[in-house]
Amino acid sequence: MAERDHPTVDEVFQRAREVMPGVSLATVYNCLETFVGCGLVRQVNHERESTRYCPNLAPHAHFRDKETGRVHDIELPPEVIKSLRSILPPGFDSEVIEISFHGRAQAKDSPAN
Amino acid sequence: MAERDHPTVDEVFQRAREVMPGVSLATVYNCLETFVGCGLVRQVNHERESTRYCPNLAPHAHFRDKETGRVHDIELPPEVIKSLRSILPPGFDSEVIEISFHGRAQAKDSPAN
DNA sequence: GTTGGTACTTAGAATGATTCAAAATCTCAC
DNA sequence: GTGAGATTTTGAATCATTCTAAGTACCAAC
Repeated sequence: MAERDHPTVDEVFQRAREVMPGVSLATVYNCLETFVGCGLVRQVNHERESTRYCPNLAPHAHFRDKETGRVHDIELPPEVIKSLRSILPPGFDSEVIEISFHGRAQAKDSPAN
Repeated sequence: MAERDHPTVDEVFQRAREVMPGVSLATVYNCLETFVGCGLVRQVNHERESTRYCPNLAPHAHFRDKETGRVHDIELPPEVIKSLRSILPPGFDSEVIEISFHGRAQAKDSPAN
């Protein structure tokens, strides 16, 4: 939660092992699944690459850098969410909206990966 | 292209076999990849489910029905695209924007799956 | 009609992320 | 210290996708 990046299961596994050398990959999968269920982290999928996990719970979009593969959080103002909701025809009831940009970023130090 | 739905590779494979009984799955993968490269169809990914293919080339979002798993196209007005582009900080240059809703639809006959 | 080169297709193995199942281990109240 | 219940581990299984090598089709030149 302290790191504001978007690690894969494997990256979480590496980090977990530094602290708990005996932990297994299955446990990391299980825990992350539980955290997602609790709403403590969000899953980020891009194409069919490994799922990444995002500790930022504020409404935001994702920007994926073509070159580096890094994922950046993009703040999502309420009025943009509202305008998105408004394009849904009647009868469509959406709980989750996922927005992802794909391109290149001359990024400095914004929360990356 | 005539069907306005969102088949998986496997569904395309089934359909192709009806016309060309000897065609292989690899060829379907290869052709779909080529079509995507040409911009003739678009890929639609949802979580880690099988990739689906979308023949609708107009700018649109996708709505995925929680219950049925069906994918519906949602028209995307230019002003909404513009407002989305405007949330990108300077230095971020996006070529592709993907928007997907997830929820439930009391849908009638809109292009489904 | 045959040859040869190029491109396409096939079949099956390989990969890689994820899930599953069974055995092992831990925890904690009693 | 015991036993029940939950958690964790290990290794195998699954599934979509990619890769590879061999086979086949196409077509122009002879």
